[in-house]
Amino acid sequence: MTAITLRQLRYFSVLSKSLQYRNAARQLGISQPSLSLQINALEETLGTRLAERRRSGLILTPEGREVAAQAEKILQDVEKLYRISGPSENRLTGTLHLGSSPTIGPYLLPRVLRQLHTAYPDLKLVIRDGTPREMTEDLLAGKHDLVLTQLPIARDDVSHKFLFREPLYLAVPREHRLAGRDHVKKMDLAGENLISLNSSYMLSRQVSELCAASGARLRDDFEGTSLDALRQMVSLGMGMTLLPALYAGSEVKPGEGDVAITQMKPGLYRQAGLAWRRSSGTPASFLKLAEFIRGVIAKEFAGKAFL
Amino acid sequence: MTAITLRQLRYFSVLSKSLQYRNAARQLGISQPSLSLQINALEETLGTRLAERRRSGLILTPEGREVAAQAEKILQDVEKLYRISGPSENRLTGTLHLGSSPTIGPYLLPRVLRQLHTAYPDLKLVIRDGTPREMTEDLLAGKHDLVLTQLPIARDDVSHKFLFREPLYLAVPREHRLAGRDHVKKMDLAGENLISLNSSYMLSRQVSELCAASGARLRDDFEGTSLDALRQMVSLGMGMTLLPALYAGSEVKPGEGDVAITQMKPGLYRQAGLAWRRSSGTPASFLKLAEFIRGVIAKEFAGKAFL
DNA sequence: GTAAAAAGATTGGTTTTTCCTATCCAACGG
DNA sequence: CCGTTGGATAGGAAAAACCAATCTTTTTAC
Repeated sequence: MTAITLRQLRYFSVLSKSLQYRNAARQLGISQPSLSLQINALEETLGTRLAERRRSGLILTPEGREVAAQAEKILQDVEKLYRISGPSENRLTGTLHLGSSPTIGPYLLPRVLRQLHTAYPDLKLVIRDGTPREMTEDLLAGKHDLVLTQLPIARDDVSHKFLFREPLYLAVPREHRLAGRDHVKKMDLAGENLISLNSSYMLSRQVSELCAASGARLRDDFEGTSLDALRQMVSLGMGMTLLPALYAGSEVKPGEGDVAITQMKPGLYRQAGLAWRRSSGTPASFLKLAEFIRGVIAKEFAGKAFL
Repeated sequence: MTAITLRQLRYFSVLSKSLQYRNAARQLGISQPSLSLQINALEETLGTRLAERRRSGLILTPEGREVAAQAEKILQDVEKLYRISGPSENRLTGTLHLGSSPTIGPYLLPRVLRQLHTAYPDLKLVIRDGTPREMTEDLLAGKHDLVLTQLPIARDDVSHKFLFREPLYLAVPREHRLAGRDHVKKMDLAGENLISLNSSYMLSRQVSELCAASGARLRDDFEGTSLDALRQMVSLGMGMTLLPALYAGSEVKPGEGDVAITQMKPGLYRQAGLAWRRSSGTPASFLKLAEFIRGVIAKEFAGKAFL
């Protein structure tokens, strides 16, 4: 048994409106016999007569009416297929799966999403958190289309676009001797305790390096799993740590709470970017999204992050 | 530019689930190269890559995910096409356009429709009234699939199925000398006035014939356009007329109102049937519907109409 | 009533599409 | 480093779609 084809549905759709073979065939740019054969094949496949052939116009059978209606619906849905990728060069549409680092996403994405929704209502982002290590795996495995993560990325099967550079501030307990200082130099940290996230976060490596360079001690009896947990530990006097500017700006009020924020001199920074599989090419939509995020940062995080 | 085909969508649908060419090709019962070519053609047509080919499984692009979802929808809708005529030999489904005579339909169809809806919930009847003359035209023009009308039908391009035979009763003003009589013979009508519907109704011909046979006078200064109008005229004393049993049974209460109903002896009858274009064949659904109507009559109009 | 016109069905042969087998090439695993 | 795996490519055969020409029947015109 031969299957239905879209060609048959297209032909029958036109025929059901024109109600005349020759006319319909002309509209379709084919010969009348071709049309006849296709309609016959469709009837054969469905096992029903779709129209009564009469010299003066066709009459659709009840089944023919239903088939025509259903065919119409199908053809419209097929038309939508063409539009899925159609004007997407210029517009952001569809659904993107975005992996997000827990140290960046929660403090950046809320504002991005709000503006994104008004600017590109047809774009839907599915966001999933994960440690940077997991995220790279999941990106390569196809669970994400792109990930928002800290740079640099040391893999050659992943492409990326730089988004922003963000200062890292020193967070100390409020009653600590360094609290309230205008700025802190590395050597000021000699002998102090530093705590950090667990090692799958890049931030932890920067804390380690700071320890090595300054003579501070890295407490290995505790590793936070979130920036909030880290801040709590600092406030409890377990030690000091580095907190990203975006986080500090949104979660630590100057002069309030048990944690004081101080700039480092010279400054420490981290970089964030948008990354994707090299094998996915470099879809225009990815660059477009990156550009949009940079726009949001420029407007909403002026002074806290640098493009 | 080549068009999308259902074949391509079917293939891509399976591929998007299996995420492996060889596997998908085996499921589809085709060779792997055939699958490759069809998918390539689809990508070419849409102008987008739908999947990243990697040795370890495919990864759908965002567009690929959308196309897969839309294809799924389309394929399901196509499946419905097969079902339109599928089990319809056994079942009544879809939409039938039924033309109905104003002297039969309103008094028969309400009960038929109620039972029809419970017995065949998937059948929809679109009912349009019209004079018998119009109806035959509209039937042949394709505006109706079938018509409920009085028999006989004198056209060889129309087939029909007999439904029931229905007595015609004499309706006289209540104060008339014939009111209350057990039965009336033709000769009793000599010299009386008879009124009838306009001539496009078959009932009018039977009134004419009764006049000719009995010596009654046909008043040509009035022609009703509905049975209700006719009854009103009788009650106003304009004359007497013939009313079908189904109408009389539903609209004229014995002993009430200004009109009295009397049987004729020997009886007068009319026949009703379901008719359709000969060129539409004789769809099983038509006969099925006719049988169903006869069933309703047997149950609900016992004694008033005869099968 | 008859002839011309119109409209769908049929036929035969050509072009296009689809498919398969065989082969190739890159990535991965041991 | 070599064998295995999985998608891409090439060539030729089978199937499908198409058109021009023709046939048959209905409709229209005179």
